[in-house]
Amino acid sequence: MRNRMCGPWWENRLNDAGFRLTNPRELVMSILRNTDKHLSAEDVYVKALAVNPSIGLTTVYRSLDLFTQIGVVQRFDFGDGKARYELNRNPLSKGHHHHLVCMRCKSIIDYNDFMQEEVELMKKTEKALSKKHHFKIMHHTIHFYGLCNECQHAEQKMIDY
Amino acid sequence: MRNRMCGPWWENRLNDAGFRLTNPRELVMSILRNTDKHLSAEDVYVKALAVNPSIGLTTVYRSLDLFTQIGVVQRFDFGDGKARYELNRNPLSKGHHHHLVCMRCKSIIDYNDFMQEEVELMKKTEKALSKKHHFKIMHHTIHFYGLCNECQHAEQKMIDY
DNA sequence: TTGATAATGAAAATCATTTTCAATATAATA
DNA sequence: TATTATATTGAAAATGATTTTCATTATCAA
Ligand SMILES: [Mn+2]
Ligand SMILES: [Mn+2]
Ligand SMILES: [Zn+2]
Ligand SMILES: [Zn+2]
Repeated sequence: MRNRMCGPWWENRLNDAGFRLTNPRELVMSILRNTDKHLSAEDVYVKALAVNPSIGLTTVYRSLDLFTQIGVVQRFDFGDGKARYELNRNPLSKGHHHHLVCMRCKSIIDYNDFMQEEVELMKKTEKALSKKHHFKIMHHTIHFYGLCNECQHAEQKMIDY
Repeated sequence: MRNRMCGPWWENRLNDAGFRLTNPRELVMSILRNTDKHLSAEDVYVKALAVNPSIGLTTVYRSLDLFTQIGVVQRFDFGDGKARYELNRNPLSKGHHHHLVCMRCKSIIDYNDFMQEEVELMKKTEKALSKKHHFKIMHHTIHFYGLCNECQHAEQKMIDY
């Protein structure tokens, strides 16, 4: 009775990759689906505890890694020492967006301007790169790095070495 | 006699940000300039030792961080547990490129196809985003994630949990 | 059911990166 | 140039996010 080809796409992805749909995994995924933040493993763990007080941090880590490996979740390093995770949305979907990253305070801004043109270029690039490098592309990221409004006007010297 | 406004751009960047040009920093930079790999701090350290046997790993970390902060170096997290660094080249320059990242074996491919069109879109996007979010953009990254040639044909189940 | 395998959670271990701190180098200026 | 203030360095110790181990539990196939 497995592989009924129903449920959300990430469940199918799990099945196809040969993994089971478990309570902890479902919980972790639901947390990612219900936020627009960029959560760390610890962040997810804290939220998970509220629903399932017996879940382990280890399992959260494992779930996030697994989701990242099968491509349903994106893992980011914004430079603040801990990985952050975000649901990976289809480039054609509403939720797809890119990032502005402040090099100083590490704050993140999601944006989705020019998505139409961006998707055009990406599709084209994807197609060419897939062929040229025999690479099966699953998703992409675009990050702009710079200084946020506050940090532009903050003290010049930002670091002590 | 400072700020003679000569030397490579990253030296000026250092000065402008209020930092000194030191031997260790010069060495770290020269290592980054003379490779096309994506080196970890440890990688840089090993190469640096060959030139200056008294340099410390700590200093390498500090130099890489500093360069990253002032925008002359890019720091990446390709998912293999250690940060990797690469010289940050001007989008209009020859060396500017983007990345294909294998989600399974973490191998990286640099590519620079469609750079013309890409740069067009980026400039346009940059301009709009700068205004809209009062963000001073210094550089950007584009990453495509997927499976490299080998990994597409490798075993299905890639992880044990 | 039963047996085989996958997934979980607690505790311990790892290890890349950061912090501390005393020593050294550099720049400003008297 | 000599003096003083400040920036940078390297070794050692600490940190802390992530991973590993391992015994237990849940789930699947037959
Ligand atoms: Mn986002
Ligand atoms: Mn590269
Ligand atoms: Zn900022
Ligand atoms: Zn691969």
